[in-house]
Amino acid sequence: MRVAMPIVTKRVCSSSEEDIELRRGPWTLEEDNYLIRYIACHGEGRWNLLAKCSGLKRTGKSCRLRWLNYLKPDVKRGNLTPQEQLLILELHSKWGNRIAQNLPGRTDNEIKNYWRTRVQKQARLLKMDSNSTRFRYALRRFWMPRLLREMEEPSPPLTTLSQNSSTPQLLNQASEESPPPPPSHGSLTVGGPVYNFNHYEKNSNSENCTSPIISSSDSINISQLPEISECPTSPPRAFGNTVYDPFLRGCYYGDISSDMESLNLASTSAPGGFEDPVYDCHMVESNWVDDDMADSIWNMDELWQLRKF
DNA sequence: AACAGCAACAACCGCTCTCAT
DNA sequence: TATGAGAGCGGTTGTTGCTGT
Repeated sequence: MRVAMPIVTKRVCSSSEEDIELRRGPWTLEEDNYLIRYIACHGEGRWNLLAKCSGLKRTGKSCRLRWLNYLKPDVKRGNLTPQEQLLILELHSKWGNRIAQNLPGRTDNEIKNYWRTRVQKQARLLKMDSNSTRFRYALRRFWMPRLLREMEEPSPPLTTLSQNSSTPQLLNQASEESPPPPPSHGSLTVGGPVYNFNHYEKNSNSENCTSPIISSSDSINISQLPEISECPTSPPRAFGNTVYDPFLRGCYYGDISSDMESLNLASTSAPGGFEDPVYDCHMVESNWVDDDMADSIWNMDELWQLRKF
């Protein structure tokens, strides 16, 4: 935690007609302890009342945020594990930042920051909209397999990724911090949701071909992720010795499929309107290699493979 | 060693929604 | 039904540490 003197910037007139100088900025250890003790005695909630009664010169809102995002006992500190990142990547498109409930110990604010600083950064580097099908395809094609590999092999550092990028550093740190149980042949459980990775491999040709589906129940099965029975344009690709996860290939077909179905007419006209991730790869090809892409999560091998589409 | 630029994250702000009165 | 307080969310800002020059 960063320690700094709080800045007093606001004076408000309370109902009791006395001016209260509100403290802003970073919380001090004393304030933290004070808030923790107060909540231990009186419980949380009624934040404005709490702020008033506790003697903390903070707004109720500030007290609430500090408690929920930092001080609450079950708040997990430290970097997000690969499992958590995987969950965020998968669930964010569906539920936005409100997926903290599926990541015990993680807060909405943390997820929001993660999404904005890491994921959206990658989207910018790829010149994609982070909500676009194209970017989701890229996530599934490259980022998620990496996370899956990390989950299976928690220790070895990723050479290409770990050089300059902050995100890969995070990934590696996360792996070291709390090695996850190996999910390679079983389910990954993070809180409520259960991710069944066996399903990816075994059922990659399932007939489930709709858009990404995450069950609204507590059990989330990745086998429900998009797949189609027919390949729209091309067979599964393998690059050199690299064969990508069937699960991701399934997702790839699903995305391509839905895109093709809805946008194949658009593909003949304005390039910018075409939602095909493959097309998008060409869109960014001009500065594909020599810009700061090399500093992103996508390593050069993967970029080259993507480029060959 | 000093500085600048950047990334990450904590915290704040404005707004909306919900619920009790 | 109207209203106000509480709660929560998305966007933004500020601070700090790291890295490159």
